[in-house]
Amino acid sequence: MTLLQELESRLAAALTATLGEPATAAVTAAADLRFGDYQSNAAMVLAKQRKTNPRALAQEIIDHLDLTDLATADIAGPGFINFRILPSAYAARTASLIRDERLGVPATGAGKTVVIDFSAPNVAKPMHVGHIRGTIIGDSLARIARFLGFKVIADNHIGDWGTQFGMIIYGWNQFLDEAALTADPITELVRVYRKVTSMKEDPGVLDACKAELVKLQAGDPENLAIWQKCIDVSKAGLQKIYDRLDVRFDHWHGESFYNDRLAGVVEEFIEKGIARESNGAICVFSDGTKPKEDDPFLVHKEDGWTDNPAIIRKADGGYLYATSDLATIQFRIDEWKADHVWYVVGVPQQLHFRQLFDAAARWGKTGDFQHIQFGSILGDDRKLMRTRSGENVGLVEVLEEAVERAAKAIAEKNPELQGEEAVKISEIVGIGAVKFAELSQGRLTDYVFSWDRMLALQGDTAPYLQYSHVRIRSIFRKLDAPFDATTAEIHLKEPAEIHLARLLVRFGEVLPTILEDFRPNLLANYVLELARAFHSYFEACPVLKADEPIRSSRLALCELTSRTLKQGLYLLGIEVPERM
RNA sequence: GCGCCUGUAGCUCAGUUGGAUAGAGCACCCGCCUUCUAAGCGGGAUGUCCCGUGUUCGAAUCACGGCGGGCGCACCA
Repeated sequence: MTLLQELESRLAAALTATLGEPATAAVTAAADLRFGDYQSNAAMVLAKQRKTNPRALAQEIIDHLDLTDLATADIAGPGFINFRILPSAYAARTASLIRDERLGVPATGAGKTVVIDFSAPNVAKPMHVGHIRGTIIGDSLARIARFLGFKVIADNHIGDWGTQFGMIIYGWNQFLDEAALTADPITELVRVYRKVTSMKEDPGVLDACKAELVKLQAGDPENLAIWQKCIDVSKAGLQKIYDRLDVRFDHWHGESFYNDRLAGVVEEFIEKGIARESNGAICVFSDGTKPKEDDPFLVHKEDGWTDNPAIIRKADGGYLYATSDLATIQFRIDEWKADHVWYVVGVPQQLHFRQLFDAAARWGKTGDFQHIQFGSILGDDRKLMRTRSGENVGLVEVLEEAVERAAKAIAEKNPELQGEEAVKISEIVGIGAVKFAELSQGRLTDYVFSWDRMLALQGDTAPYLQYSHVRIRSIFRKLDAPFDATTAEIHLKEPAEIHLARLLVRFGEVLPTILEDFRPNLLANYVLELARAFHSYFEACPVLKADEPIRSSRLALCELTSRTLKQGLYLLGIEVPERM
């Protein structure tokens, strides 16, 4: 049980005693340390309902409150109940955390399976900075869910099928430079693809592309072979980026994986009356579903008739995005037995997902489907970055620059680090900076891409966090004898060490809340606070020079901080170096 | 036209879901390295929370109406 839960449980007992009937109320971390460690507005809420004086009610609650060995409570302001945790209680808590592999984090996801669909780039198109967001947020959510006990299936639903292959195959046949393909397959594929897109105006070219696509979809062996080759080199290129980002997938079930299921899905939709023909296309309208009537996404206000159908088969018989996504849902629910399916995909696709989830529900595929949307990365013109416009900053380019800047900083700040070690640390620091810049931000806000913003190494950044870990490791390197933190007694006296303990204890409270709204930035905020607390502690409380038993106590706190920080950063996908 | 997201310090952003005197970082000023790594610590200045009305003990947060920015609305993904 976390400290917060412990307080809630004791408060519930007091409320029940006060009111003479079962009652519970929320406790939250105090907004300001002046008010204590935790607070509850239970008295104010209840007094409102009962039309009594909130402060008087708060006093009554406190009279019934048993906080033995845990905290003190007092009334403040309009009727807040403020809790101050006893240092001895913090000491007991931290001591037990040191012996806890899970660092106090409850397994809230145990027994549940979640499929997380993220990154999902199109093959044969370069990944630009716009792709980084979904990839990093998705990976972080996967790590967090896994640590919370979920069975996580990370699935990279790559765009490996569809109209763009007409152009790619046409380009492959017309313009491919075999030597260039061997040397740098991705670059060559991208060059070919861009060349063809630039020629789209030419109706002859367009028709030729369509013809290639039709041949591919009909199973033409030659085109299939080209397609397969494209997929292979693209995957290899993507894998390199993922390796560098330390992003892992359990599966790469791209769109092509579902090809042979699409016809069946459409048939079933028609048969069950969920989809019907309109202007030659097969569409899923949301008419006939009463509960959806006031859903602005799906229903036309004036006549109750939907004007935003999801098209699952084109008039020419071709299948679309929505079709393969439905087949994907079927697979994830039926084969993978998913309880939750989370789509980490940008805001612009929200209508698609509303339609998709609506269609899936009527199809009888039940589960918790979430479109975890994120804001857009804008160009200097404040417009959305597009894959098409080509001049966007490439993802690899950003990583290169980040690592280069980190290397420069290392050369300047710690010239002792040389050779391979310096290279390795530059990588960890540079990549970490990029990831943290993304994760520390609210998921929904749009922002204009800026090198300095994404690659900053000062202030609230990954290097600041990594540096706190480095300082801890430095203490342990200076230790003369092995230290066993699990048997150490914790003594808390200095404000800086109490504050550090306060935050360490909160790790298990913060983590589960992240998945309530899918906000990794809450974890980013937490680790920043923790690192800040550690830096202050480091300055204020000498460790190695302290006398026993304080020395052991402080060492143990360092050990726990190190582990919590490392775990927190791991969940954000950020590595920590031993020195920097 | 309909809908979604968004607007907070000079800049970039948080704000624990309705709580107390709205917080960080950058930039700026002052102080701290013969003591565990100064990528650090301590201190200082900075606000029409876009505007208006409403809901109530209490609003940056909720509702309604405006304004600005981004995006989506039938055979692309």
